Amino acid sequence: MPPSDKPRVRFAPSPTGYLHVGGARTALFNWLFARHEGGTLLLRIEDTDIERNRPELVDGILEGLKWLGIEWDEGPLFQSQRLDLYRAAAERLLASGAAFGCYCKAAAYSGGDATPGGDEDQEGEGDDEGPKVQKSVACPCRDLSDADRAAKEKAGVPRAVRFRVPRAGATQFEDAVFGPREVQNAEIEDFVLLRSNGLPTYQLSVVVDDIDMRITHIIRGADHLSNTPKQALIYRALGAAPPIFAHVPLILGPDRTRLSKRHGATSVGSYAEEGFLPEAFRNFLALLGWSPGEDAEFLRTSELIERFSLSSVSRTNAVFDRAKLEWFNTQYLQKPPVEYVLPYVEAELKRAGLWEGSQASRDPAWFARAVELIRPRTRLLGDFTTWARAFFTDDFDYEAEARDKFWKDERLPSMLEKLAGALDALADWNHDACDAASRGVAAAEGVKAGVLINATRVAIVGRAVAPPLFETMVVLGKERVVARLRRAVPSVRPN
RNA sequence: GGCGCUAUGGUGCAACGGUUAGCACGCGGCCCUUUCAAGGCUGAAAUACGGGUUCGAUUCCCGUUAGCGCUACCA
Repeated sequence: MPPSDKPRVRFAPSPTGYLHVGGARTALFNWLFARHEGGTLLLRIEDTDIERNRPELVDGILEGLKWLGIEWDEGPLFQSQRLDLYRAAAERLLASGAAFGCYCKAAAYSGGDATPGGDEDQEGEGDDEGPKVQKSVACPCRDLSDADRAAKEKAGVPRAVRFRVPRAGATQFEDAVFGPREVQNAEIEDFVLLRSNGLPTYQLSVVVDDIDMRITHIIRGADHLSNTPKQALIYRALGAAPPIFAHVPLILGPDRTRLSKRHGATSVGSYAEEGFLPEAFRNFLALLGWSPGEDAEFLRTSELIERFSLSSVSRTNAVFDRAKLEWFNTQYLQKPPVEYVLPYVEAELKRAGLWEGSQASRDPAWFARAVELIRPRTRLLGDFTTWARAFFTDDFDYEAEARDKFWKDERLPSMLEKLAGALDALADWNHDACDAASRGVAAAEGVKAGVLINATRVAIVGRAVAPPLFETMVVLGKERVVARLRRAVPSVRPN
């Protein structure tokens, strides 16, 4: 295979949690871009922070990606197995003078803008915050003499490696979403490349790997935008040209703060469990921060790939709208040919233990008919095993609200009994025959058809909310309908 | 605090100097109807604020405000 000039992109999660919605969207954009361009998607696990890494979470992330239908072409590669590369790069930077050894005490992140400050008396009078300590961007160690360094080394002071950021000038890079960017070097601190424990920081490892893996486009969350100049600096110091960056806007919760556990489910796994279809989730996610132009919304994956482009990625953060996600799910549950949803419903029935030995498993044609009848009012896959349970098993209950609402008339038990007899006597079992028989019984009893129809629905499927009665009867079959009616009679006693 | 990014109905997106500012979700109403959905029709709802530039600004520039991001030996 000849080297190609096709784009190479990567999705690089760190195993500090499950695959969350934001990461999934970033992965999706990378994938759509790669597929659209005929390029390559690489998966890289950024596990250089031994403190908070949970190796066991990697599988969950891979599973999440697979569920979403995002396939990578190379990897997963683990940064923890490439540590020599980063150290070598740090040495090269040290040798060229682009970096320097730092002997400062490591400062742990304290959240916010810190200044430990310490004991604050309660509401001192003219408090006024006091003078904020201006953080210096240049590390004092950058100007240490050789003698000083030797002394520190001799004394065994731990050494980290920092990048020697130019004091003057500006650094620029190209962002496919935000346009050409430029920041003053004076704003950039002498950031750490290699920690005193010998492990690389994100800034170093990400650049070394992206160079080594020949990544052409870095598509990632906009939270990395501010740090990108540092990486551009490293690229050049390493003698490489920075790639094209593409920062995609963040996904926020309903309160417009960054999406987090506080907002409820944020892992893609939880959406899979909740009964969303992967393609619906993909369609929804794709439209968060990207638009195909015009007013198109319902886009099958092939259309997503066909129309995706970085230039139409938005620059504004988007709020995750659960209601719209559900709407997309109903679309995918209801619009495609039944065959499309059958496998998902089958999996759902198995999950609920309703598949083995069921008519659904024995009779594919019947299964398809049943699903076709049920799906117009489903929103999540779970609907097939909750309110539609009675279609797949005789083991179902009568919903309390349904009984209260439709089993009020005291003539019902005898009517249901009569209906069972009338239906049982039917020679042909079809919609119109069931319809005529039912209305006949209601008329003979002097009751409005609706009363009997609604009561019957509860008797045969246990729910007030279900598909049209006579179609339901046809699908369920005469034997079952008659048996269920007779079984229900004793229960249909007001009070 | 510093630096940066962003700003169209409640939400997601259109309109990339000229439209009665469009579509979708959600919400209300009507139709359909055997429950509930779906579907059809329909209603309310937005260019954050203030200055410019221009014959003309949602669109370009500046300021204000707000939100978010970064400012870690986390990624």
